Amino acid sequence: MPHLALLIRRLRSATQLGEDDIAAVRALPLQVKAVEPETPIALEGDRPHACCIIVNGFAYRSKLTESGKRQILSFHIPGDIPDLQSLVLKTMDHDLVTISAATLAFIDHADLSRLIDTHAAVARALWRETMVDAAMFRERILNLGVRSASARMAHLLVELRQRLAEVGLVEIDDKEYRFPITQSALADALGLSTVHVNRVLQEFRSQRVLDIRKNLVKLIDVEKVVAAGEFDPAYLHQIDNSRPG
Amino acid sequence: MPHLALLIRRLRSATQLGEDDIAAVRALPLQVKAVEPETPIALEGDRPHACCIIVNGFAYRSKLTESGKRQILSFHIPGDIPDLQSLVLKTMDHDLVTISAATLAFIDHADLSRLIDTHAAVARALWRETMVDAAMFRERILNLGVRSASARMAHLLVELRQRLAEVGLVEIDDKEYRFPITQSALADALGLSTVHVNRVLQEFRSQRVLDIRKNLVKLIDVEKVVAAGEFDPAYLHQIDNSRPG
DNA sequence: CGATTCCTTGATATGAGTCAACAGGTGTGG
DNA sequence: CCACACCTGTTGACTCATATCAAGGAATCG
Repeated sequence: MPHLALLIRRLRSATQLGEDDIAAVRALPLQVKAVEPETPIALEGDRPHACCIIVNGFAYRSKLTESGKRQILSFHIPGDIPDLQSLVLKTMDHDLVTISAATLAFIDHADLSRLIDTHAAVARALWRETMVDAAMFRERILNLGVRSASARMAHLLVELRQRLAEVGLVEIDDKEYRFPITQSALADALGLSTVHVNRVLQEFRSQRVLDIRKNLVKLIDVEKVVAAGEFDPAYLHQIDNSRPG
Repeated sequence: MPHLALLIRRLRSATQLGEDDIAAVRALPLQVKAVEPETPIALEGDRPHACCIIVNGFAYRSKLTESGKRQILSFHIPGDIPDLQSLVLKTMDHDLVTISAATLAFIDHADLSRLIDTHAAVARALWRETMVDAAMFRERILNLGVRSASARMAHLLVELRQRLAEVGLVEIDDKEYRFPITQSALADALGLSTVHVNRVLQEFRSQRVLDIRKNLVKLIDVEKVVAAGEFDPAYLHQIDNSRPG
């Protein structure tokens, strides 16, 4: 599979791109790299000279407090450009790290800049990506601010399934997907302790609502998970709403 | 003062804009409106046809859960375009509401679109705004996920001062600023109950760290507030770091 | 197969929520 | 100009969700 296939698929699903736009994206010089799990792609304070597309595998973005606690800000899946902002905000304000072994395609900032300057539709599509990124952060704020531990977990897991479905990595009705997450990482993402994550998970398991085992997330009763997480996919802006109206 | 002065000031401080770019921004047709406190500018589900620049006054963005709890996502000050994303993500995924009486300048999406298509540097500057918006959301996630109630409050109040300073609404060393916030709104922003906000505030007051009274935020001991909130302004990306390096 | 890492469990602690009542201001209408 | 309502802030008593601490068990890996 071509390295940019998933990204292009997502860009097209949301924005009108001409054939020349697609061709220009496909023509980008890529530096493809296979990396280990837990490889830092960019760390807070870095000034990267390239953006990274996840071809395969998963990554997360995180920030540390002075006191050393880690908050995971977001998870990233194939087709994402998790450090797109480094093109414009030169200094990283957070870390970007792989979860699993991953294949990454790096695009030099200079090349990406040139693409944007010559292809306004691509620029618009990437701007849109930034906006959806922000929309997901907003939902995360809602999650952390007002929802209970179990609702947060359910919400996160349904969101991931939904995003994987968007790029075709799961069927929309699939109840399970591979995601190599530890309970400790889940805790850092949800603002909980690992002990509590464990207990919430066990409760979900015993209620036959959902289960996570061996990197496999099973939404046993999707309805219940969606309800528990108060999940409404509107904020992901996956449908094409870029037309006026 | 011209309506776009603060916005232009901010855009210029971060990005290289030519005289023609500035002129084009200044030439935008504006619909200026004075509104009451607690006026909804756009609500979740709306499909606005214009973006709004805050000329005067304050606003907040918020989301509601099914169960009716409100989470305030961000506060906005003069010079901000809090619904810039509506230009690209047509359907609002959250609410935008004024706090105080405010003066708003609306720019029609069509006009803004045209400006972006003809002035790449402006497009880049606005993209950057979206990225800084996302960076502030990330810090908010950190706030809610890992910081204590008092740290959250301190952090929020220093951030606001810093942003007001950026557009020149307070001097950088000023210890106080006007901000018409209720304890209940503060609670919804910080993910706390109003009772607890009240108690944290009283503790800060008695320690002579900070005080909020009658719409006046006083950072009595700025050092202590900054320390309590673990505030490091880097994430606001206020300095010009748009040059390569 | 020993070492790590991840998961699980129980006991205990605590930060923050909830409930309820009251006080101080502010605005409004009679 | 008073009376009343309403909103914001304050306080106390009690509860609860989640954290912390500590230890053991299961799985994974070189």
